[in-house]
Amino acid sequence: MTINKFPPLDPVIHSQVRLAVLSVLIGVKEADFNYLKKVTETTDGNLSTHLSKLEEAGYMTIKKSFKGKKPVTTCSITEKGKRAFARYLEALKDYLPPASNQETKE
Amino acid sequence: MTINKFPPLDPVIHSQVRLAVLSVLIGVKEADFNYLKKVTETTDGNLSTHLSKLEEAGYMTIKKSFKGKKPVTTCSITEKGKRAFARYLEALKDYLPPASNQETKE
DNA sequence: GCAAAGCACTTTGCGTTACAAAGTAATAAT
DNA sequence: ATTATTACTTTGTAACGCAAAGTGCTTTGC
Repeated sequence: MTINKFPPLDPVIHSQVRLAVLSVLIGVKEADFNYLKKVTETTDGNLSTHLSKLEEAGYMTIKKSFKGKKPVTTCSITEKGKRAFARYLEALKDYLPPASNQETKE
Repeated sequence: MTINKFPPLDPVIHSQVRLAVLSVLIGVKEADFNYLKKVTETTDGNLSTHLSKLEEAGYMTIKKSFKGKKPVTTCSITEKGKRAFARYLEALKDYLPPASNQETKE
């Protein structure tokens, strides 16, 4: 019988906040800091560090600009980020419940 | 348009090793330490602490017995663990864009 | 028969991470 | 002019993940 293999889950993605951020960014062209803060329901500080981590990994770009006179931080996922996210989803599938199997493993 | 909501992901489950362990235990009546070590590809010490954490959360029971003269640690998921895992999977769905699920490969 | 090696784990130590409180710098309001 | 608000970043710390080291028993070798 086949033994379940559990491929590694990219640690940069396997975090609740960063997973949520990428999940948003996958579906839109870009999203700003405050929008991401709202949907992830996290604090400024926490989000800031998570975004930096995603940027450092090359999964996301952070663009700083001004909306009127207020600074705006805009994020978009990169191609590398899209590929990493897709790979993460593929790997994650192997962690979802297997077909029913009642035998004892030893 | 509806804004994606990201429900909390049970932190006891949202860890690569513990997710793998529960994924195994969901499908079998019980599994012993060495089997879990093999499939999760982790070290003894690491697995030991993760199993304790799952036990403390009441998601799993750890039974100690002897096979001949060697100690065996046998794990099984509890009803509470099954419910928590099901809830985790439900929550996780909101993080996975449906588009990427339906993607046809190649 | 007694040290050495192996097995089955647990405990310890420590670098990394996640989080929010505090800090910074600007504009806006009173 | 002072205080508040916006938009973040930096810092401090508690919790976490990981593997090296430790524990206790068994088996093997000489």
